[in-house]
Amino acid sequence: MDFLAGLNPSQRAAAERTEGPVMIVAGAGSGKTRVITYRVAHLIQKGVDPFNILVLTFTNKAAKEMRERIMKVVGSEAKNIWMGTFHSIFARILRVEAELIGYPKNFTIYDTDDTKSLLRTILKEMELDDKLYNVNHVYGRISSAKNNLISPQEYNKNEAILAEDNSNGRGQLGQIYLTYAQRCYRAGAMDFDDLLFKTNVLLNKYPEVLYKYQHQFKYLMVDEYQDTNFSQYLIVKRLAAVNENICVVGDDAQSIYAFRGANIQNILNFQKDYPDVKIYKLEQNYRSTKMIVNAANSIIANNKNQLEKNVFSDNEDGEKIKVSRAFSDNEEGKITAEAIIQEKSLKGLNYKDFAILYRTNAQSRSLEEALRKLGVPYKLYGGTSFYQRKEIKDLIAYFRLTFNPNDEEALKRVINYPRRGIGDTTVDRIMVAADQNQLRLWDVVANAQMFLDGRSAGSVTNFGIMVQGFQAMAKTNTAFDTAMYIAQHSGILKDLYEDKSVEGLARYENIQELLNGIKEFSEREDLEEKGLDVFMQDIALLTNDDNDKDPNADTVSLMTIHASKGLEFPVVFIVGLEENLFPSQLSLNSRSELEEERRLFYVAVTRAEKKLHLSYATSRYRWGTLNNCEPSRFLDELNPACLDLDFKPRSTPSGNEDFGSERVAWQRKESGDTFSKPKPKPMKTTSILPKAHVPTAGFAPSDTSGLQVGMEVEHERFGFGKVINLEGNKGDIKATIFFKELGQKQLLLKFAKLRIVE
DNA sequence: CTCTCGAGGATTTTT
DNA sequence: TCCTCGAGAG
Repeated sequence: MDFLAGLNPSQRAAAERTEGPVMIVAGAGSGKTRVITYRVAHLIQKGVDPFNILVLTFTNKAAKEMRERIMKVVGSEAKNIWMGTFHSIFARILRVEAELIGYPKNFTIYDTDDTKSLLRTILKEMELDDKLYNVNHVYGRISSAKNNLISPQEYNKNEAILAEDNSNGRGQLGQIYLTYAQRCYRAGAMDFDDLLFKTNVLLNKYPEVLYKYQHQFKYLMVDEYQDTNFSQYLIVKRLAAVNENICVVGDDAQSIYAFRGANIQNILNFQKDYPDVKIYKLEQNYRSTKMIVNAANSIIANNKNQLEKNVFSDNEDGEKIKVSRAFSDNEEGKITAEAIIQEKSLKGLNYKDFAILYRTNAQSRSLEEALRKLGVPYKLYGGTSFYQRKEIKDLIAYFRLTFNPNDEEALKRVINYPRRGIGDTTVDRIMVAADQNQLRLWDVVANAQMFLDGRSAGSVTNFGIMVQGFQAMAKTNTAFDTAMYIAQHSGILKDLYEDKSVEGLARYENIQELLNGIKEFSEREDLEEKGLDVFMQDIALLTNDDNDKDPNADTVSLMTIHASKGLEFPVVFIVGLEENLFPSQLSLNSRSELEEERRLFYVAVTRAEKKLHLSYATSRYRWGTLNNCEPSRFLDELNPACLDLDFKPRSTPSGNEDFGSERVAWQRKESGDTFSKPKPKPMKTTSILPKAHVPTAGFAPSDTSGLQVGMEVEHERFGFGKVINLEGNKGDIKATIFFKELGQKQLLLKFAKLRIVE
């Protein structure tokens, strides 16, 4: 079968060139994923064992999608390909090799919260000013050291670095880094950057390990190569050194992660590393209209540092780009929501054909409000993921502690949650005792009588015994049984159950959902190992798209531009095109940062297939106060021939002076009530279920004491549904209701506000 | 040790 | 505006 026939000549050439170094420079929308997919499929058809293929991506989602697409071509063999994010692949390898470098196999992965919390503890211990030593700054500094493979020892010997820190008055950074690294090591924990850093250490220090993986991964592919940092670059380079069957795919114009250490030079310099590289350029954009591609080209032309290419489209010309001006962020939300409703009915589109993109997560609020008000269903991507919710992290901390009792962040998190009488003073004493005796926190906890007195010794001892009980349980039971046991015996389930607030109920539901997920895992038939430890392995690396229950739901997508990379939508709205917001204020200090913002804008524009809307507001709430805003410079950079302004162009270069004409434009949009009316109070965003059900006017809960199976009910948030089961005693009845929008849910009648539909 | 209240700081982007 | 942290009372 010749599946390669579906590719254009340059795509096909790139897919067929399987041997030797290859670089594919793929413009936006040029079928990059398609090429990688077919390239891998082609390898497998040629007889290459999938186990010998390593494909590295930047998001779980990209890996998942690619695997599914490859599976469609070559079948279930695709499951055996080593494919995943840098972090997850090398975490997997480190699990096997960890003991060589002094870590336990079941090392913990510290996420950003854990890292910051540990840094705060260290800063406090060192009695440093947490304004000067701002946690985010400290973290950034350590992170970039690691991404450049500078160890704490090297950091403290490097004159240039020390001089820089000193001149900023932060002479203690080296010491902080050192202590931080020691604490992580003591806790058997690696942070995100460590997963790459330690992989480098491993490959560097153990030639036999390097040899093993060099020969295992005969074919390497790296997606989004422009986003690799030095640490990633070096891993790839080392692994590829024997066979040099390395193919990198990327687009320098879409490099948007320099802020976290990505080095655009990696792609610009690929030719230098592999002089006999074959370079393929994919320049035809299949995604967007000519109008959109032209507009995108006009933006990126303003950047100086880039690989030469000429992205073009053979698609229809398409509509002009609509540019709207609003008076406020709320007004912008309203204009956007109205435009969606109008365009949906005009063109017969679905909600899921629309996406709203913004620079910062904080902008979602006004948009959500407007969408909710007009009853437009939407889904919020990004933001806090399921696994970052407090209640989930709490329960997971117990799991972590069970498999790695040295995990100090987990220990500190749950030692007194739920309340068991172990307060800060006692925790401080434990930490002091550990330091004085060169022990780990857990050693002190497990031998509390030796270090603490009286009452606190008793409660700490009990806590230790409880955790040991969990460990025993975990040895012989499935993931689900262990998890359930821990949820119950830790007291978390009870604690949340007793919280009768709406948020409390949601938290309880979230825990249930996690347990359900673990249950599914326990019942998987394709796995040999089904312990909770296996489930836990890369949970810290999961993001929310993993938790997308209903990917086909007909909803508008809301996300940051960063999160939108790799996606496409028929209609895209980019909002908040204002100076100091987009481009971000923090990017205005250097040319390179500004260029990154511009690439970000380029990424945003190229998400659109058919129609693009841009908007800005002339005033916006930030930190609770109203600020005046100027339109973004990026608007001026767009080819004016592509634009359709819904207001008169500015008469003065930077003018907000022409307030009068704005008013005219604004009133024309029949929104004259926005300023005179009191601001609608924001609906309490539980943010658990962003999906909006707009309750029937005059919604009031009914008396549900006479509720029967089969009755139709309405819930304020969940919408309409049918009662399919009732169980429990009077006053404590649990109803199973099948909601049209959300499927089956269990609700306790004494809390749920239900209206019985006559 | 736990809970409540008030002040003050936070917002760039993510594995 | 919303969340976190510290102070102070019970």
